[in-house]
Amino acid sequence: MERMRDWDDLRHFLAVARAGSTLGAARALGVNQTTCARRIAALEAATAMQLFERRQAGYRLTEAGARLLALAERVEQEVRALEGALEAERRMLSGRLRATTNESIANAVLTPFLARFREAYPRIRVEVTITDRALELARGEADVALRAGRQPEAVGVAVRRICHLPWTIYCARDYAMRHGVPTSRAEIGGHAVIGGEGSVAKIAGVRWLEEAAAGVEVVSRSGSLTNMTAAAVAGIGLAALPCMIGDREPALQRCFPPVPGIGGDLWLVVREEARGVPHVRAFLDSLVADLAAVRAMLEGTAPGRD
Amino acid sequence: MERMRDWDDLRHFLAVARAGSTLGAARALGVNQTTCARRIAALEAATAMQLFERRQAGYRLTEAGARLLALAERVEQEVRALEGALEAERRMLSGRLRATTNESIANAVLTPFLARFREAYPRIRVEVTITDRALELARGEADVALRAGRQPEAVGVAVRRICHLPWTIYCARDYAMRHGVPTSRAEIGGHAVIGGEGSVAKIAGVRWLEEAAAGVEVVSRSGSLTNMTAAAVAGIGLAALPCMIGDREPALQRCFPPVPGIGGDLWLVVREEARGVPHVRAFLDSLVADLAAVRAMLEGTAPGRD
DNA sequence: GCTCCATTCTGCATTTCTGCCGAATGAGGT
DNA sequence: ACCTCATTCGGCAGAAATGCAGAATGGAGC
Repeated sequence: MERMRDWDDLRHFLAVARAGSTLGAARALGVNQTTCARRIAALEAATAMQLFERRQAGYRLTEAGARLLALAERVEQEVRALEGALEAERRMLSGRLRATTNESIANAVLTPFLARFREAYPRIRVEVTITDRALELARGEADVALRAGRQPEAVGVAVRRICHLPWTIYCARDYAMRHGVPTSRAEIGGHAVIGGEGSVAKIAGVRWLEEAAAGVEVVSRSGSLTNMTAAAVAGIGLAALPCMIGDREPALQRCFPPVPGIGGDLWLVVREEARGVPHVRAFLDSLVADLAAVRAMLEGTAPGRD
Repeated sequence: MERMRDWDDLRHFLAVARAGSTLGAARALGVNQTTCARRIAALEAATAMQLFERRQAGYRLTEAGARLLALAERVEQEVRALEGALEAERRMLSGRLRATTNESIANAVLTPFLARFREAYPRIRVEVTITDRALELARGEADVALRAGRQPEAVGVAVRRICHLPWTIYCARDYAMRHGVPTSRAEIGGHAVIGGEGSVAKIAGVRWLEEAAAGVEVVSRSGSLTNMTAAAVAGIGLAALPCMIGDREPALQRCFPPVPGIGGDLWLVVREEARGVPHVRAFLDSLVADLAAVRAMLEGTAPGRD
């Protein structure tokens, strides 16, 4: 035989051999069944050997194929070793990186993540700026930002949607015991309501609550979601909050499922120039992997898209 | 980093690391330089690591890249081992195969090849039918044929051109000493000429010689090129022969370089149905590899296409 | 200082690969 | 006996990878 034309065929060979079918292998590899079948066919053609028997029930290794499997596994083992080394290499990356977000997201997402990230990449120094102002990444004020709400618009940056951020109405558990819980928008009328101030007052969820409570006294106003959360925890009244925040407070409970129409999205914004830099990539990759967990948690409890 | 997306990137990585440039690697791999550059870029993007420094003089490994090289070489080693096993596996192929060709090609090409082939694939039984008749492969009279001349036409077969077969005029060395050597078509007039008979008389080269020698006695006629060769060796006169045959006779010498216009081609014909069968493939692959040597020898001495 | 050469990169055309869809085929369960 | 399910295979359209040609760059040799 000539030299192996495409080492990637071995990856497919292993997957098919293990799954026992091109379909199963395709699922495992995240590709189409046809692709697996074709790569096996290509490998067999290149080597002029029959590696599998085609059956209705799937692909079964021939004797020769089975003998080859062991060898292919050794190749795989070395590839895994290389991947491991690559990972180790990567953990030695160093550099400085400036991230920014608002207080709520910092508390719920970024800060917990940073703890893990520092473990994995001790030589990457991350400086976090927590502010309500949206720093201008394009001007070099920061490299990475996490933003909530509508899709951020800016030039010179790459924007990526992470997940949906459902909102709903929360109240303290002891508030619920004392005053009961509204189970629909109509029942909000009789309750004390915590409102927003400044830019916070403009948030869809906060407006929704104030409008639902039309005529009722707003007992507290705050320009910070964190503050509003604290007010709710203190049992002052109902507050509209992102589930990402409200669910993290053991003292709070949802009044009803996430409200359609008041949710936002979580966006990851990266300065275009910083995007390709290895240690920034490492940060982003880790962050995105970490956010997958947040996403899973939220989507599990979220309604459909609103 | 995620899992390695494409193991074949490692092959390119190795090639570039060794060649020191994407261009050199591309040559080694038989692909385009751009492809190498792009696969390295893809690998670096996937791993978010800089593996090479781009310079005008070429690609140079970074420190991290150099550390990875050793690992990649281990992968390669395992792939080579697998290739070896595959080859060994292949040598255990068994089966029967019928080949056919004419006497000249059998002597010059097929028989010498068969000796080597039997060593490599002891369990494949090859039956050779040497005949001037063109057996009908499509009818199952044989699986593989080697043919000389014009492109064979037939249905149900795959035809592949191996190389050009130059012809020229030969005479025995001692004939040359006794009678001199014609150095052009015009000088043939005074020499004794060996002609063909039957289908051999129709071959372009044989006709060319007889026409060049118009009026001169044809001292011998034979229906077999082998016979004509023997006659030439015996010093009877000049003979038109394919260089493939004439050059193999130490007792013969070329009168002049290959004559444009009288050459043919060597064709490999395979019965369509037999093409995919492993042991036939093994035979064909070996034969083609072997013929590359024949080709190199002939093309080295051949004129341009005629 | 000049040319020549090997190299990299970019934009475009083409080939190749991949995914998707539907049909066919058996096996297994009801 | 029939349905359902998992599987393979073929054709087709879109996507991705590849090759090609040209421009730019910088070093080596004359």
